[in-house]
Amino acid sequence: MKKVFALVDCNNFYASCERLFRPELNNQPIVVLSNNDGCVIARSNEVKALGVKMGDPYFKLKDLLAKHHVHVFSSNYALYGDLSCRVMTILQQMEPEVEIYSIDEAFVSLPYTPGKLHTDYARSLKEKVRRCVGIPVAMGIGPTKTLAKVANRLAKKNAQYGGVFDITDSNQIDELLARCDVEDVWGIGRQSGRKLRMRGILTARDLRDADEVWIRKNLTVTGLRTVMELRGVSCLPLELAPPDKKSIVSSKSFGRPVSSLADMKEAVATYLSTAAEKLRSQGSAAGAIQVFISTNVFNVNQPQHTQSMMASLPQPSAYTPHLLKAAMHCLEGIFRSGYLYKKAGVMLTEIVSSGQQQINMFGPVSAEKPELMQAIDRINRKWGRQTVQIAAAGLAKPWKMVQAHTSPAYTTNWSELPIVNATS
DNA sequence: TCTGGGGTCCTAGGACCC
DNA sequence: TCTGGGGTCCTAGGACCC
Repeated sequence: MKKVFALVDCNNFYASCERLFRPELNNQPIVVLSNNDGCVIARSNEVKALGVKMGDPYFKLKDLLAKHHVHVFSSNYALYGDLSCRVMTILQQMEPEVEIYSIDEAFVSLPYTPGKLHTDYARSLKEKVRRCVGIPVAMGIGPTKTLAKVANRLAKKNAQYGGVFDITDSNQIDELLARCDVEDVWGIGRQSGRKLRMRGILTARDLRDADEVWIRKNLTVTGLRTVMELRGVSCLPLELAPPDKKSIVSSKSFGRPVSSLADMKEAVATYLSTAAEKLRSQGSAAGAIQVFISTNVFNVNQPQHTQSMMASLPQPSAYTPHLLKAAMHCLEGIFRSGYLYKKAGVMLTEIVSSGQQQINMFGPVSAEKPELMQAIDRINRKWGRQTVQIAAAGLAKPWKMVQAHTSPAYTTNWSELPIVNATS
């Protein structure tokens, strides 16, 4: 049976999450900041109208935001993750084929009905999410994922569509694509956009009609796939089960610069624990680990040092103490005193499924206690992250990130539940 | 003072093999 | 004097996404 793709995308997701338990903020301007309150990562429509861009540094905007009485939030991933999960669950209850594409987007496969718009059904889905979770979504429908993305943009940008647009059998498709800038096509970023513009390819329509050979040569097969998708040839199938991660990263900027090896060791140990927990949660083990550190790249007047080092493990492991030993070895190899480090991170690679680890013929047989890791992971899942942690990760964590405007974890922490007052 | 974090895919080029 | 051709694997880096 022929299918169409529907892209369900939560509107201004993080901002909408913050509003959910603060209804007085509806129609009020809101921004959500990245870790360390560094830059803007979500804006309500009112803030978009002020010209604030995604990724703008907060410190440059402070005055503007204050002047317009913008409500500022630090990111609260416990809240966003939980609400995302609720939205996705509704979609999965309604439809069998759902690909969770990101925290705020999902592709849903719908049966194709020729000559008839799929908008009525899409509207009912949208309404159901609003009623059950309270998050507004927009839906774009098309014969390929890329066209569904285009349709989603149209649904959001044109109020008259009521948040749903179906481009599948549109007889105005040329006109619609001609109104879409080429950089706004999914998969075309700044660099490719520049190349295309130099070639006179300015819109989604130009791209659809572009020369395949030139595209293949200049934008590689990924670019060619985008062109085919714009022509209605589906090249990107729905991925129902998320594949295991091939690499797992945990990295963060520091709340204040780190200059001592002792502090840096604590930070790296903390990030390592996070990465190792993710590794175990997908039932994998890592064959190699990479540690990287860097000073503040924006501060050009300060001595810079950026370095990374990789180490192979004697055999793939998901056992935190063994991973930690390798991580510390790397860190000691690259750390230089006399620098103000701003960021560090850990990457686990060469990931294999725990069941199929190669045993090292020559190395020492290592004593791992998987039961200990399981117990720690269970406790931390139940009682919150870092309830139990390795001692190397430290307690005071003077370098930890700054979050000055965090809302409560309304839905995931008993002590932060919203309180409703009834009046007679 | 103050600029996020976590991923994937693709290609070019070097090393190495027969 | 004359120095092939084809293949694989690995890595670093670029580009893109949200």
